Amino acid sequence: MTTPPVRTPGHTQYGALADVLRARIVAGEWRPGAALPAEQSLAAKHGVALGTLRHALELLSGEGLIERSHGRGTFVKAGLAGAPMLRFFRFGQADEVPGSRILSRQLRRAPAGPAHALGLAAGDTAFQLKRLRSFGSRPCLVEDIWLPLPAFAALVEGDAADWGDLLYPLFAERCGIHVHRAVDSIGFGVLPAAAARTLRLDAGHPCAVVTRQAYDLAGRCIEYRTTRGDAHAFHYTVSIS
Amino acid sequence: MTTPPVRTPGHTQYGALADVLRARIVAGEWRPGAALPAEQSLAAKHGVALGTLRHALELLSGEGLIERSHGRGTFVKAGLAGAPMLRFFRFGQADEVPGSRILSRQLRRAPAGPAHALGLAAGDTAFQLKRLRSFGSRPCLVEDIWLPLPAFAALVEGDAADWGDLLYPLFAERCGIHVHRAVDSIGFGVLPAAAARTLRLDAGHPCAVVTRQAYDLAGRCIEYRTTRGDAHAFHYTVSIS
DNA sequence: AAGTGGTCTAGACCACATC
DNA sequence: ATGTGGTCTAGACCACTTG
Repeated sequence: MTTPPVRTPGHTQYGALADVLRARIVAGEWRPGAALPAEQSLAAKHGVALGTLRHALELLSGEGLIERSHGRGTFVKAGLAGAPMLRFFRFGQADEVPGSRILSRQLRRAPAGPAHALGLAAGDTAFQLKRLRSFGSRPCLVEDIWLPLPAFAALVEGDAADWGDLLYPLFAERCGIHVHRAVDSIGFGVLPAAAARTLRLDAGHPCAVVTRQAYDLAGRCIEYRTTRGDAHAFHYTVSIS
Repeated sequence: MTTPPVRTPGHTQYGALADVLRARIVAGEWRPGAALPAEQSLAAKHGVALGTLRHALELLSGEGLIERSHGRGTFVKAGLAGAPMLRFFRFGQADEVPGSRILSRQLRRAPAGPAHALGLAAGDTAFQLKRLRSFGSRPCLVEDIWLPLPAFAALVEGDAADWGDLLYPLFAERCGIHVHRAVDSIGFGVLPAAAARTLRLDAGHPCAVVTRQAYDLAGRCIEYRTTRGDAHAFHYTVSIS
């Protein structure tokens, strides 16, 4: 039995090229926000036609790994920034970023949910953050956030007053961690007593529960967050086709 | 002032080509499920290179208007079929199609919500359907469905017992109407007394409310549906990037 | 075997952004 | 002016599906 011919069926040059480039991006060869080499250069370096190289980049672009900009270049995607939690709620103030107040910060043994999501061993210590989000004087959402160590060690100490209202830009600046993708699970429940007090609602009040797992470019889970808000303020729209 | 040159900046050949083909598809020149002419044929007929024609078809494919299949051809998308309402609930039986029972059928003046969505004038008559979906003997969801006339006239009379458990295939067979796209709005509320009785829950029990507007290929709204189910059975996952 | 969509090439030229 | 990505062409060849 002789070795089969060079071209492997089912595998394409642009697919293989995309695999190579994806690995280099995930490995951090180019930082988030940085520019990749020009098409001509990459194509020449890999010995393929321009069209093939472009096809590979279009794959990565579709995966959300890179962004292409006519006349400027091709860039590694910088990561999520905004306050996408509010996508799920309507508190009347559209597009406005709610205020953020850190209620508590501590190192604790992570319970099963966050531990499993973050890939921690049973009994491992993680960094827990409780946070209240408000519009003006009106409390809206309570968040229970778990972050792995030592990646987020830079946030354990120091004043939290200058953190600002958005966490993801903070993660990028202080810890060099870029949130690239997140998965939100929506459910329904009732407010525990403590959360109810914080939100100035009755214990047992119906609430929407959004559990988020956020991932970096390499696919590592770097945040486990549970957000609760008044069920009556919950609203979300899905388009299907 | 002379006429500017032929090539309009900002407009591309493949974009214009896609516009032409989209219009022909939406106009029904090829029925849902039918095949378009071959690439070579279309490219020749429009006087463009193969790559340009392919680029146009990729646009339409991305819009969900057509489906391409290697070796078989390019087809107008057939439309939604399944029971996608269950995406939002977990009643234990995964991937199973729930049973359907028509609770009532009548011609009525449409209230503001459905009338506005369906593009009816105030006071116009529409076709209202109430429907219960169950797993075995366990009632799970109640649906309040509004359909425009005369498009759905074929469903007003006759026995509803042979309709089966899925409405969209019925719409296609009996009325020639294909659901191509739908938008679901999710909120939380409490069960009205009648719905609570039907679901064998207490009046005032918390429920998830999903309001759907479904559209055909041409973008006409052809269904306005409100679905209610036990809030504790609600569960949905969103991926963001 | 015939017909379809998918891959790959090589090169010319265009449009956009920046210096 | 220069460098970037985007468009378009023309053609060869490959891979999948069907009769």
